[in-house]
Amino acid sequence: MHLDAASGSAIPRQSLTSAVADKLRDQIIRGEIPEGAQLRQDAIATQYHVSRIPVREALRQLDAEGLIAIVPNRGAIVPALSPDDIEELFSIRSLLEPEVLKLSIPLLTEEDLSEADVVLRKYVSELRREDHVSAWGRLNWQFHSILYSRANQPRFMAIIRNVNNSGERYTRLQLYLTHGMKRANEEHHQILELCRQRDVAAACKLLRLHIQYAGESLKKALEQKRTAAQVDPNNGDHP
Amino acid sequence: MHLDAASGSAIPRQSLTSAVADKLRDQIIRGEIPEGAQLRQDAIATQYHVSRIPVREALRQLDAEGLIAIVPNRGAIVPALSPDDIEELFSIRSLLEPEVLKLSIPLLTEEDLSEADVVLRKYVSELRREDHVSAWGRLNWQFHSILYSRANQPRFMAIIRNVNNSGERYTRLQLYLTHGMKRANEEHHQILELCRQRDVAAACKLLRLHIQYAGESLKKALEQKRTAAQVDPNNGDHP
DNA sequence: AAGATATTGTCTGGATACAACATGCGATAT
DNA sequence: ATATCGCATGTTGTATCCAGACAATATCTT
Repeated sequence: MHLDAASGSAIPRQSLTSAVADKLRDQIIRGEIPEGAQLRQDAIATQYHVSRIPVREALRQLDAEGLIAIVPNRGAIVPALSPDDIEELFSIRSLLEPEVLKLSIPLLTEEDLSEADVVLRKYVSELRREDHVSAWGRLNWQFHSILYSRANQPRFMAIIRNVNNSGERYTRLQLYLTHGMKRANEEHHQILELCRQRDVAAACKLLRLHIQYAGESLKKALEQKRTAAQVDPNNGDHP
Repeated sequence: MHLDAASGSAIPRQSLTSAVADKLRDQIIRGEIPEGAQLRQDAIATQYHVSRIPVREALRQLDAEGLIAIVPNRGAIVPALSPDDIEELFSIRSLLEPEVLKLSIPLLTEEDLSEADVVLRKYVSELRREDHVSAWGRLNWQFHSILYSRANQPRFMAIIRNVNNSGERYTRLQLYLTHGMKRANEEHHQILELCRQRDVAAACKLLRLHIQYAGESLKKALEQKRTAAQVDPNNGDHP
């Protein structure tokens, strides 16, 4: 079929369940399936020309990954994340990712560093084009994951990947804060330079600040959007 | 509130998938389903008097939680964890749990603290009885989760719960091969006392050391057992 | 007319039967 | 002995059916 694997598509053909899960995950991350949308088993099944069983299994998997929420007898929805959720996700990232970077830096090769550099260049060129928001998110994850790749910590990486996925559909929102993106880009270059100098402590510290700043700016952007979207139908009482 | 409703049917309507997943998770954690065991859909289905559909969905969910591994076309198995896996799991715990404790301590009530104290007492009495190893694991998790309960960080807790689950079937090993349980118990009392004094920094620091020590001792115990098993392959893991 | 109560339609949850493969093992043949 | 073939077992996927849960609408009562 035309369902191909996202990463490392090797000879072992993956199950339909995994293929459907990958496709849905991708659509949710890109925002093609918007927040609050219901994921109807039958619609997805007919859309991908599979039966409902792989769809149901894929939904269970995405639920366990934290990407969607399954409400008993009412199906699966893409949950709207509160500013507190965003804060929590970035807080988790700021704890886990520097630890992995610490283990990875001493083992990074020159090829890894130049590969990360290439990603950063693409990053800059894509940043101008407004229709490539999802490409930006993908490149952002690529840059980070290259830096972590030598740590050889699969369980860390599985969690980090899931946490990144959960929030990534909001990077579209984050792009509106252009000054924030410029800062993020500068921080990326600085982090890469510190990795090149094998300055583990400084690189990890900057990475933590980088994640924390990104989380704060996204949280603020989300709060702005939410309050703006509410055209004050009721009392204007807020915490 | 802190107890998962696993006994009987406390919650009126739960999906069969969730029920099967809970039951299997429990059996894996307790070691009733041993490491390396294959989880056959048909056997599980007939055992619980359900069809294979909820079983398959439950297996997908447990796979996403990291508890089991699904090998394409060869079904699901309970993976054997390497000493490096153990190290990684406890490393993740030592990063996440102190952060949650930090947020929870200021909000802990006197009832929470006395509840944790009750758990510690049960803990001591169960420690003597060798047939209550799984009860020990359950009480250990109860103690920790009570201390974290006021942080109100659901995503942290979901990850922490999964990571704890993944390694918990080895606590049985830890009980037999190390004398660290006494130390763990003392550390628990000290942590609880520091929480009572609202000494956030000291409590979090001790918690981190507590987790790191538990991880190191378990890793060593596992390495001993593995090398012993190589010399004497027909030596099971029974007391 | 307003509120309470049926009715209906849609979707999820689950069961059953069946087809299609993949894998491992053992028997057979060279 | 080694290689290959064939079969049993188990997973993976499909098709079809039925039972509940909800939501929206329609109907009935007062």
